[in-house]
Amino acid sequence: MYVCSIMRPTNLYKGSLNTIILKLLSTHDKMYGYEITQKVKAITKGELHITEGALYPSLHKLEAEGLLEVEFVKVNNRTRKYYRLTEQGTKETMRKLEALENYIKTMRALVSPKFRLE
Amino acid sequence: MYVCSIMRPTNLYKGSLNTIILKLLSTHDKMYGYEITQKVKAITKGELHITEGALYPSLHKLEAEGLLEVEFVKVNNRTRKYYRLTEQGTKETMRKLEALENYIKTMRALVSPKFRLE
DNA sequence: TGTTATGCATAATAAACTTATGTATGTTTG
DNA sequence: CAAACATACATAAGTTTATTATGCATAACA
Repeated sequence: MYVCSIMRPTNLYKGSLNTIILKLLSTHDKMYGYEITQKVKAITKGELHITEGALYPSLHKLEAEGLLEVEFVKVNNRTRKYYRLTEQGTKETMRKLEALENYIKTMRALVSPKFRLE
Repeated sequence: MYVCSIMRPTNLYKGSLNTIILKLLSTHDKMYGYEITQKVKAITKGELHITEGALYPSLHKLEAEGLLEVEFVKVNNRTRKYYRLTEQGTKETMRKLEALENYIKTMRALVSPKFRLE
């Protein structure tokens, strides 16, 4: 997957890419694909490497679902495809972040018995 | 996936099933498949529902990889297939738990900027 | 005696990735 | 100044990991 850990690859935790994309766009107004890969690399100190083969299809899907909208901008003779959240995308972002928090709580309950669900 | 949340399904966070299985076996000596599904349901207050279609193939794979070993026990005229960690399985469990902690830290850094990686 | 619970298993399908490849331009460096 | 690296998009083939559906079999319960 798109985790490039120092540890040998784990194949763990698929499914969080959309959450990452949406969250980044909720705090950055608009971003283009390559920018997202670099941002994630920077924030995670190289821990996560978003592959293009995962990223671009995901962006296309999120756009097709109406969560993102597109704007083309020509910079230095190269075209950037900027994405920004739609209103629906903003709502979905909140849902996905709640789901992530919930997942983390659940996993904590499973792996560290001192964290118990109420 | 095997998450049965109150929220509408998210398709998020595949890949943690093996971690859950191994962790449970690291604190329970030996368990059989059905027992694992019930244990997870109890600990997570019904939040996670491990489907049999996911569980049994995973157990078989972990066994084939040498992480689990099998013992058949007849109880009330029904046969239970008990699994326990091998030595290699114990090591792998530690690795997977570290990877999970690491993943959670990384995701926190991405979604809650106040958590920053060093 | 039919429904629910216990207990295992596999096949078909789908989702979400990895890996590999392709196209094209700009920048840096030996 | 040519090769390597960075920027920027995209898709196709294959893998992993799940869901959904189905099957078999026994026990308990109402």
